[in-house]
Amino acid sequence: MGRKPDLAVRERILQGAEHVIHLKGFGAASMDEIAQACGMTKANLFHHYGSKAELALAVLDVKIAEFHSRRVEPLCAEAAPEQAVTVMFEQAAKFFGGNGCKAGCFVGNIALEMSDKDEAFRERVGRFFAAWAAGMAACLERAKASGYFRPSLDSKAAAEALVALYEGAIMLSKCQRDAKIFKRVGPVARSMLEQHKVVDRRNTKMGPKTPCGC
Amino acid sequence: MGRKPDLAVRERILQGAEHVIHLKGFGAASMDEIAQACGMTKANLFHHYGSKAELALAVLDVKIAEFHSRRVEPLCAEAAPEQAVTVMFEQAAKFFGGNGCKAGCFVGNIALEMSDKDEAFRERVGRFFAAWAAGMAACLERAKASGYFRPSLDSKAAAEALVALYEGAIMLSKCQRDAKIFKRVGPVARSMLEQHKVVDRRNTKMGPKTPCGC
DNA sequence: ATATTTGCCTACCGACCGGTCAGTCAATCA
DNA sequence: TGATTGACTGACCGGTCGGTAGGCAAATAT
Repeated sequence: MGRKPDLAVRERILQGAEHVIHLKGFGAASMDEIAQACGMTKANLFHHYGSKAELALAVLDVKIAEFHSRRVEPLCAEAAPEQAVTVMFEQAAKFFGGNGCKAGCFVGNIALEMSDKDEAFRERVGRFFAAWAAGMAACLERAKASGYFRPSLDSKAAAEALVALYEGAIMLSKCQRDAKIFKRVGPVARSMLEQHKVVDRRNTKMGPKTPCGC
Repeated sequence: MGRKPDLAVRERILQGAEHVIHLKGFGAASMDEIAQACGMTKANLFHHYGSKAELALAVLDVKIAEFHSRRVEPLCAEAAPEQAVTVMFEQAAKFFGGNGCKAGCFVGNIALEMSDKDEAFRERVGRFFAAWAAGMAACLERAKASGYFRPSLDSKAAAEALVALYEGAIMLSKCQRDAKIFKRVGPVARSMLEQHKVVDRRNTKMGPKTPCGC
């Protein structure tokens, strides 16, 4: 008995909310505006999500999952990390150049805005960054174990630095309206790894491209 | 004739506003709350500053000037840039460790929050980051010219990367509540410069410690 | 057919926001 | 002394905010 829940509507809400919150931030995005972007009324938003924060957290979860599968998981199969880093910054240059360096990183924006106001936001974002850095570190560590990098490379520190460099570069590009920053910073990130690369490749054996636990 | 303007009051307002806006962000900080922090009424705030944005811009100018004299200008007299970078991250570790990694960087926070909403904020923050990177680049370039670094060092790109790395590290430390990030990322930043250091120092002559135009 | 459950709506609420305004008070001049 | 000025205030405004109440329509079960 009763009407079936329509799952597609929640999808539409998440997309509309993501769009508005990404452009204006959590605080400045009103539920009325989100409702308009979703093509429905505000009351219906509250019918599907209990509060504004609950909706934003649902959006955040989606964005984190997207980012995870696009940026973190591919690292598991990467045998040449410095190449992955180069691609990462080149993609950023293309993406942010295409939208005029507006909005920036959804996760990073909401991280700075909400971390001190709502522990639920901070906890999710914090765990995400930790997972991203851990995935990158595992990738570096694997390359190190296979003889691709020298032991001088501190995998964990380098991975954290790459994440910080990436988010910081987004911030600079956003408030300087200059996507070419990625073109300049990318090679710096690359050389940061390459300085630890083993020059004599005769004795190195590449590790298997098996998925790691990241 | 008439009463003299009291400059000390504007100072008090700037301090109170800085405190509240830093903790809560521009949007979430209400003028009532700022007035309470300043020990005066909201109406008096509007007597001294025409609008909330005008007040926040005045605060931003103060913070940028502070940051400039504490972080940018000292670079002009620095002959060992990688040492300055180490100090920079160590100071950050101490500072953010002392306050529980709360609030973060005032300039960076307001940059992400306001860049897309008000061009006046974006323009100021963008110019500041550009000046910071330029000061750092000039420092590196001077060291390069004196034979301290090899020509392989791209001063501008490295300087931009250092700024991005610093701001990104603040973001990570904030939403992971972990100030030790600076201890791990700092050495990475240092080695990023040291890989270009000239090993044979017999032919290098240090440049003069004269102020540059940054 | 009827009961029930869900989707979605209009209308509305109290709280709070940035900002205004009329007016008081004290300092500084002629 | 008296006029002028800036510092400062309490009361208030229109508007917007997140969130709620209640009702109608559609879809499903019995």
